[in-house]
Amino acid sequence: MASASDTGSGATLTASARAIFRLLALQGSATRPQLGQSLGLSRPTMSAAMSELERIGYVDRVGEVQGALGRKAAMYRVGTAAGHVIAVDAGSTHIRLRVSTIDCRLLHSRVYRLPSSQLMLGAEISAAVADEVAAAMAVAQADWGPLRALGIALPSRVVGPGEDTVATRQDELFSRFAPPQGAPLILENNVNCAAVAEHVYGAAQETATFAYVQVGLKIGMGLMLEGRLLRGRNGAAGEIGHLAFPLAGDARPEPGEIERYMGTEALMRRVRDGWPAGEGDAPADTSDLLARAESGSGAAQAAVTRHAEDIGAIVASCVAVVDPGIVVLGGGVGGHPRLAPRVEEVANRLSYPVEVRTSTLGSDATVLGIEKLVVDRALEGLVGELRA
Amino acid sequence: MASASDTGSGATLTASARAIFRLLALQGSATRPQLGQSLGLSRPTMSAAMSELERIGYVDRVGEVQGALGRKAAMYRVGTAAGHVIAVDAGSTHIRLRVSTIDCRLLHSRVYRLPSSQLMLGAEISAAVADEVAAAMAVAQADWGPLRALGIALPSRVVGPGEDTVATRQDELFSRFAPPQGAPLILENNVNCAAVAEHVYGAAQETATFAYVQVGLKIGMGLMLEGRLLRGRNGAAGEIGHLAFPLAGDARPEPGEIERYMGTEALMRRVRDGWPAGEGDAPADTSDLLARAESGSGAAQAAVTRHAEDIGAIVASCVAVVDPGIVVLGGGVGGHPRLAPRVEEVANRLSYPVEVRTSTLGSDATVLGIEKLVVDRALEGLVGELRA
DNA sequence: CTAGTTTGTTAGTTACGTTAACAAACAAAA
DNA sequence: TTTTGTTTGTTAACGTAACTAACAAACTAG
Repeated sequence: MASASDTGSGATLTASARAIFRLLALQGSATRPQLGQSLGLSRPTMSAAMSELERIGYVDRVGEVQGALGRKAAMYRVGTAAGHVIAVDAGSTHIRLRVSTIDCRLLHSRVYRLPSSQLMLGAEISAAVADEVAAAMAVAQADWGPLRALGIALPSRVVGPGEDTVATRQDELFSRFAPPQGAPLILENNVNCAAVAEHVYGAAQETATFAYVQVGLKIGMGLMLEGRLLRGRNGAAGEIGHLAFPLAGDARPEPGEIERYMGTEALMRRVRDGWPAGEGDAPADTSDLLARAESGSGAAQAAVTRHAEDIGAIVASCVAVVDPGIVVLGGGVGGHPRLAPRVEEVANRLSYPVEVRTSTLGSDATVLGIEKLVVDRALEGLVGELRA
Repeated sequence: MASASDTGSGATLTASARAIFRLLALQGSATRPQLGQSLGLSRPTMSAAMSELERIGYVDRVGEVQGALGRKAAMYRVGTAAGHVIAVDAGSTHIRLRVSTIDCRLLHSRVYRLPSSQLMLGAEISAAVADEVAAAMAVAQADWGPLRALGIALPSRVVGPGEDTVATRQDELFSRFAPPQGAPLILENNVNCAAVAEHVYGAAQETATFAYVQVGLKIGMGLMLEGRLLRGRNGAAGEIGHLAFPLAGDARPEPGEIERYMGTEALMRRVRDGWPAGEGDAPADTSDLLARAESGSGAAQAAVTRHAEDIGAIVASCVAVVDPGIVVLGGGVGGHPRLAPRVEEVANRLSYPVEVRTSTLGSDATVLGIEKLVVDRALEGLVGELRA
């Protein structure tokens, strides 16, 4: 056989054992016949592979299942030696942390509210991440096994180590925080993470290709194309705050103008400026605006509809570029179910068929997304996958 | 070993033989030691695999190469039994056809000028394609081997068989043309094909991710992301003629308005309308405009620069969505080298770092691209690749 | 208690690689 | 011209990881 060229972490396993372990980690738990049938492996092969995996502690036998007839089938799940991962959402108001096994069983979780809202990644967030990660590693139990990977979702562009990390400000994370040695560190943009979560747990479970558009304080997009996250050459894929705007025969576009125009601040300014005298005080913030639209205020409804049309135009541009077929709307403003229909209408009028859905996940979306990414990475390390 | 589950066409070959054949098809020709070293296979394995491939005619020994020292090495290339493919560019003014081996050796080629320029895919083009393909199949030589695949580049969106082929008008191709039985048929958008050609032979050879933007009569884009062409849910990825436009706080966008605004017709109308009295007659067409800009006309230069700025804004929007890092400019207008610098300047000012290059390929780009795609497909059929 | 079913193990086989050893074909040095 | 060392290709023996066949174990249903 061709030399297996182990990548350090994973012990020497046969290809079938690796496939079994990977499937088990993705499925959570399964019986031996189930695994064998899914992978098309014979019972002798299963026998050898499972005893090997069990011997090194990568899988545990956790019970038996009785079918309609015949002997009981052994039930397995991922074992202690497979270890655990840490996923952190380093948000602007909260740090969310999850410690999980490779098969996404939650071992520990924590939410820490930052003393003050941070507009940009900086020392404040860095220090909080350092504290939370240290605390999580301190409470680690023996049966968590080794730490296999650490992932952090950041509210900034993220590029690989060889690239221009100064422009992205991602290095600010390390001003107070030193990542633990021995486990790979994964950084990912928080909107991308939320897109992953929508794919795994949320509104886009069945489709390998879709776009997640977040509209709130700022605007951003995560692109899942054929099951893979698109990051781009500068980690800027989905940075739709930089779409050319204004774009017209006479106007000259300005950089980042869309972000300012679509953000909550400018939105509320437009709402206040156009608020009719007869409808009382203008709404105080976006949730007030949305609530008043819900409860029947004509002016609020008009403002929300107008914002939906603006979002629709932006979505149309995204559709014209990548044609995702499905767009999931999220974020403080975009996640409101009132918006989706009008966004869909406008986007379809302007470009190509898209289904616009509203996000089904709450504020945990980003941690769940980075958790999934870090688990995937840990799994790749364990089974030593050398992809093409 | 796991059952190989042959996909009909490819005979039963070992994995190593398949890998050797694939490498040889991609490289064109190579010596046995070269192939063995590239794939990390031992000499006995090479011996067995090559004799097997030679026996079924998939490879031919075409000579020997003497190294600095030692025995001569045998030189191989793809054999007759591997067959050939037909690639057709069904353009609006010309039908271009190439018959090639799996390793892209040209066997036959032809260019047919349509009696009248066709704005849309229709019976005229369909009939011409039927004629040209029939003629090519009639002159087939015995040593071309079997036809493995047929590919046609179309000036329309293309979607898979299960999708809405009415909206794309792609079925117009079959109004007068019946594809030959027994070989898979591949349809692809012509701009996507040109992008593939830029990747394989042109200005984007070293990068797996880039965008090809074609500006001429119309405007379109082909996206190569991590080595794969992005088609989108409706075959509309890259249809940037449908970017939202005009896009501004007060304006309401109209569908397809960018296509009209950026197309040569509207461009020349703007040039004529703004042409200063002192500079003589306004340019007759875009090549006249570009020539006059080259030869120093201030008004022509201003018009070209203005157009480059418009293209730059559109490129900026594309960069904000997919961040390709490199954009290749092509097409009747976009392919002029005078445009790229200003496009790059504007795009970089508005969004994220992009390098803008000018296409290096001529009018053969589209055929060469579809040839590459059809050869790849044929190869997959032969080696029976079941990708994940 | 027996018959039929499902699970898991043992034994033997097959496919496809490997290394080791050798023969053939060549350039350069003696 | 012969010798020496190098590279190529083949043959023989071997190893790994899958497979099938056969059997033992554990269970339900009649």
